[in-house]
Amino acid sequence: MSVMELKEAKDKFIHTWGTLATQWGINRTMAQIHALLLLSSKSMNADEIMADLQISRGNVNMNLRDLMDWGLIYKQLLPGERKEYFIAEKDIWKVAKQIAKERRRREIGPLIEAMEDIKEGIQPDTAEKEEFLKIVNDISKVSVFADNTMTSLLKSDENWLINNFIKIFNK
Amino acid sequence: MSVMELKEAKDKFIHTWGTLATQWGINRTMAQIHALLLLSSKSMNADEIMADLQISRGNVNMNLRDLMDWGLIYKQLLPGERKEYFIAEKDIWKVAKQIAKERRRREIGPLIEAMEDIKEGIQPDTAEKEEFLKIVNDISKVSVFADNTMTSLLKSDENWLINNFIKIFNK
DNA sequence: AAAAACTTTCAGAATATTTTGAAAATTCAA
DNA sequence: TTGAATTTTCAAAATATTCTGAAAGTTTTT
Repeated sequence: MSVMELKEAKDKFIHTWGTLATQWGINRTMAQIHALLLLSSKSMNADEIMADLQISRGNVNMNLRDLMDWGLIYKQLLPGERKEYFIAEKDIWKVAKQIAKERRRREIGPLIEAMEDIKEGIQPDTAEKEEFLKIVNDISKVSVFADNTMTSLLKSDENWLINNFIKIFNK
Repeated sequence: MSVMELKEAKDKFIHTWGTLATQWGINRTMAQIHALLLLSSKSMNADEIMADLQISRGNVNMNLRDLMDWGLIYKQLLPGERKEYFIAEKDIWKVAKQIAKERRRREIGPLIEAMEDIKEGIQPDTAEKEEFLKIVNDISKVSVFADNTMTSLLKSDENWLINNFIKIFNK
């Protein structure tokens, strides 16, 4: 029953990963494909993923492309094979960095732009306008700060936070 | 046309806030109510919010409760008034901290729990199982690290990162 | 150049989430 | 108490998102 036990655990992992992902704005199937590839020592092609997760070809194709956009999986061309194979980044620290990087780009970037856009053309010539501009400016500042913090956390492995992490991670 | 200009900018702010929020897992109406209250110097009651955003009573009620759960707005009981009034936290730094705190709780917590749960009862007695456990353990470690990092960032205003931020924010 | 192998697209179907609004529950004043 | 004012709930409707699968597009082999 040992093999079955592992299979069950893997299924549970894939299912859980899919469920959790929806909590943080990623769709279930994309997360499940990611989980499947994370657990697979070999790279897989679209047909294998379709069969494994019981989902359509279109769905697999679209989510594989999204996962590549996120930088979480790579395309692998096997010699003598026409089909495209996919393999997940297995270094979890790289995976986490990549997710953080993408979320920064997708969540913080647009916020900064939007605030700049809203400020445009408004003069602080009344108390009401001044109050409004204060809020917009404060949001700008917090966003830029969050963006910079993320960037510096991600950029340098010399950073004390990262070092602190590596200590924990390697033990 | 100065008053109109401000009204337009506020509407744009509310609309934009709502659109961006959906990108990061918060529903549009909740974000719009939050934006409306952020921009309002007075506290507002459910009827006023309904009229302003043209949404139903049930929707307003549900999202006000969610916003209170997130710690982004407060209930205010005005003397001589039966209706409940709501006011948003205006200190954007506190708002950002609160959002980060909630997201940590909602996104990282369940991940840590899930990984612990999956590990349960699996012995590393084959290479395959060992491989599987390595991934699960690595995700655990990254999650715990992210959780701790967030916590320490949020907990102490003595933290260098926060100080660094305050310098930027106050200038 | 044709055909086979494979990938991508996209309109409609299925599913999931959000919203409505009226009924039920609660609170408060008289 | 009673009943008017207000808030909460929740089933059904509206809306938004995701998924399917067949058709169109692309690449490679023969």
